[in-house]
Amino acid sequence: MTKSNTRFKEGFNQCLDLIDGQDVGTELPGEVNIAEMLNISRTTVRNILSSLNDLGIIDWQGRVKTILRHSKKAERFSDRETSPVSEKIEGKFLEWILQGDIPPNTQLNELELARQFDVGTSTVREFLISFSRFGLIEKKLNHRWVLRGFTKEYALELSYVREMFELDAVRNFVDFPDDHPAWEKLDRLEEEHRSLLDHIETRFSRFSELDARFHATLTSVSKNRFVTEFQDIISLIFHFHYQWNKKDEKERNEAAIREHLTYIAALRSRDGAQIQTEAAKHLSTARQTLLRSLLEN
Amino acid sequence: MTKSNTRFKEGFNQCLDLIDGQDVGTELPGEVNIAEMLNISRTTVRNILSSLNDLGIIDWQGRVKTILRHSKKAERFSDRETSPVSEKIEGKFLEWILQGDIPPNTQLNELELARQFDVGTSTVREFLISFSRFGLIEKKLNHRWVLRGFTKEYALELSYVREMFELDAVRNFVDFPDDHPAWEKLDRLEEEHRSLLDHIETRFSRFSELDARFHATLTSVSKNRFVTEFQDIISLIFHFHYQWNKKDEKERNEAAIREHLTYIAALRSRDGAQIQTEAAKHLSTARQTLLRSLLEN
DNA sequence: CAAATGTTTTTTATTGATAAAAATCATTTG
DNA sequence: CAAATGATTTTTATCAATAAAAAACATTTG
Repeated sequence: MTKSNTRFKEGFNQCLDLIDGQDVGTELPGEVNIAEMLNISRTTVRNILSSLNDLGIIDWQGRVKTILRHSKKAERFSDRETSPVSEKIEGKFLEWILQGDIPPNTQLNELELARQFDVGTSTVREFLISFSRFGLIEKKLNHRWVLRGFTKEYALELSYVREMFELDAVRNFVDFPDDHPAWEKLDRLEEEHRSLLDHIETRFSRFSELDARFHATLTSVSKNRFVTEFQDIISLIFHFHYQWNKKDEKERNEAAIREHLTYIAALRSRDGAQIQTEAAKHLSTARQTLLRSLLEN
Repeated sequence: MTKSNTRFKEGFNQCLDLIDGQDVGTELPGEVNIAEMLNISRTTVRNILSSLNDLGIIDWQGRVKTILRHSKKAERFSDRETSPVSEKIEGKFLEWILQGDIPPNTQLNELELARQFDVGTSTVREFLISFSRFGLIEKKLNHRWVLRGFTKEYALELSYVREMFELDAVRNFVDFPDDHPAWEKLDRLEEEHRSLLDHIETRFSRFSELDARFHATLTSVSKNRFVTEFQDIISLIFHFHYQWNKKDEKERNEAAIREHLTYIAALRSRDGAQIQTEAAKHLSTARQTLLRSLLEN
């Protein structure tokens, strides 16, 4: 195998959505248009159209693409097929080290991981290199990769930098004028928080994603690439942490939402001291939640 | 070609040093011993010994390795040959983007870089991935790498985080007891600074390396892997910056040494406020030097 | 029998090949 | 002739092969 055609498959599915949402006989938009909609190249769009044509779902003649019929369930590609190898391995690897009980200082071996995740060794290699920025694995030249492990130390070191960055970033809010775009973003975030709180019984698990966006919004005002990149690490770690630690999830999330709301109010107050207090309070809760889940596991 | 034998070559040269430092007729130590000295595996040591034997430099029979003669200059491998491909490419790439006038947002292409640096595409790929943590390049899936460039913004963002980390780290010194190992390290560093100052006329260019060690020592007390890793980025950037910006080098370095000495004195005083003042002063100088070199170039 | 050497196995570093996807250039058409 | 399509070129994602280096195992020797 070489480069996997996950973009094609994902785009194909999205095209089916597009087609099924319209009546038979309707015409599809131009290639450039579709490419922009799906955020892929025209080359791939044309491959998809060609495939749809072969399947008899559309009739494609030059610039006229007529919908002949809607799709059948079996014609779609499964979710598993639509994400690139490099993305898949990330999920599998994180699951492996966060869920499995792999002890710290375990040595990793590229070939074995390649077999385990069913990908080539170079892919594993590239993944490990890019993943090393998370601080969970480490290697020296001509030596093996070593899993440092998702330990208490890790959680503390991660939280420490997180708090430093975020406490610093929110200092900016004191001086933001009323028309600063950050306020508008905050308005929308607050709304989403309130709406989630109203439906907390059923939708509590959606908090994970909102949490990531909330903190990313706060630190993004730093306009510092190192801060932003670090926030990505935070997001991924917390994302997996949420997936994994289901105990008291609803209660924890509800409490966190309330803390976010107080935090937002503090930011709006433009009172530096109050902002720091609320920020520190919430970040401390987050740190403790992360730590507790480690000890329980 | 496959894996390059730079470890062998470097080890070979080091063995020649060892041999030339002793009289003909002397015996070399055991394989394990040599391996530990050179920090390579015994396998490689044996290959080196075998090669030395073939060249008639030693006589190797079982555990007896007798020095037959000293080495000739031509028998050594050149410096160029003794660093692994992955290291070489880093230097070449940094030189290329820091020295050359590559404008920001230039698109990089793996194949072209591979040709330019005379390595395989996968090596380039792996390098770019690992290098991306420096924040100088960026890429999106299925798209090209983009050089963000060594710009004023870069220098400012880098300095900002650096200052945050170091100002935070040195806060620890206030509470360190007299027998904390950090003081001893500081003693030795101070000595090196004074010695360098005494020979500033001729040795001023050695400051670069000392500077890196000084700041690494300070931030290392944070015992935080993210801080440590960031310090590596700082070191490399400053290393190249020093190599490149030769204007007023002696004066700049002398001034920096004096600032370091004041900084060290402040740390010893255990006076939190004074430490922050001196740290901020020196870090600000460093930031400005970095910025100025950018504008001049 | 512990420490050194000898031998074999495992693992990494590096390369080049190839299909997918993007980007570019050329042609058509309203 | 601008916008769309058609055709071609460039570039990336992924894999598998191989020599160097490390690690593990086996044997010798003082």
